[in-house]
Amino acid sequence: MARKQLAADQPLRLDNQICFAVYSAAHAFNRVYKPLLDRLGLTYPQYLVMLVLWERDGVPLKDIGERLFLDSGTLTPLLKRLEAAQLVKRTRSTEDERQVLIALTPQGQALKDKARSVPQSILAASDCTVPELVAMKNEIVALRDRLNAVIGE
Amino acid sequence: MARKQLAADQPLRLDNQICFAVYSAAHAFNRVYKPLLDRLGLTYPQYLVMLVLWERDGVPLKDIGERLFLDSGTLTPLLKRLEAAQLVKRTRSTEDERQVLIALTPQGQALKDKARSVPQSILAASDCTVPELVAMKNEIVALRDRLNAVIGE
DNA sequence: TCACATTTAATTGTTCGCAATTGAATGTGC
DNA sequence: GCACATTCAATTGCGAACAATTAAATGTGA
Repeated sequence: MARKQLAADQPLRLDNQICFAVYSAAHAFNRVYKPLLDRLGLTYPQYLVMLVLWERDGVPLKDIGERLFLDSGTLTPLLKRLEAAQLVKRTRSTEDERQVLIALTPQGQALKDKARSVPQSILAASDCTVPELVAMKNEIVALRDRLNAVIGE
Repeated sequence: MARKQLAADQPLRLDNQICFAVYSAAHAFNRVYKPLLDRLGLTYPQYLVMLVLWERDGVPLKDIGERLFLDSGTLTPLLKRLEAAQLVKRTRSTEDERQVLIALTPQGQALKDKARSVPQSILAASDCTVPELVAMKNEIVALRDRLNAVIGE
């Protein structure tokens, strides 16, 4: 009886939840990044936006949102803070006045050099080999994409 | 030259970041949980607290924080909202007046039954076998624990 | 052309998440 | 027993994250 009760509870045990593993790992990453990003004057979500812009500059807010799975409610104030920090410039597109184009300032471009040491520090903190991390990353991305597919239906 | 530049940029590419995989997977989980937890009147972090309490009742706030890696700045207002929703009761410990003990109300206990269908729905959404999920969960937890170990040093 | 739908950002309000500080209770070393 | 440090929760302030709404620009069909 007691065993049956326990068995029935297994799916509700915290330690059995992959979602909590992911949730708590995300927070752990955030805490490791914090001191590294403090030196760049960035928060972690701001760092993600800068990664997108360092790959391609002058993109619409919407494209950044699709890349990072974030909406304008999150990005508009975040980008205003990056603009206040002189890292980006926000301008309305002339072809389509609905779009806001995000461009790096020279300071925003220059920050990329200071950011190059960050991934190495994270790799060291993870205490993993690169192939291990790549394999894990691919599994997690595949899971994320399956979850996102369910949401869209 | 161009190839060398590209190679140097690889560590900064968004799609190569395991942290972004974890970050975006956590948000994807949150979005899948949202409609399920709405029916229980819980947010995802509140659901995590309830999972802890359904395992063991009457625990100090601090213990919940250690379990979930959250501090009083997050938990105090969250628990006040759960108390306002009549799911928990907060009482100062008589042995140690610094501690606040969190106990389930009858409604809080009863909610466990309504929550039993949640893990099944998540499993379906993840479109994975249980052994696959368990393996992934263990890898992610191991990574999280290594990251947390670095923070504590 | 004109009514209507769609797209895009911005805004508002609520809830996390955390750093930093405060204040009360408890533990300690002399 | 008393000064001192430690522990614990609460508070404040800021930056996400997202739902819901608004408003402006653009696209579409009759």
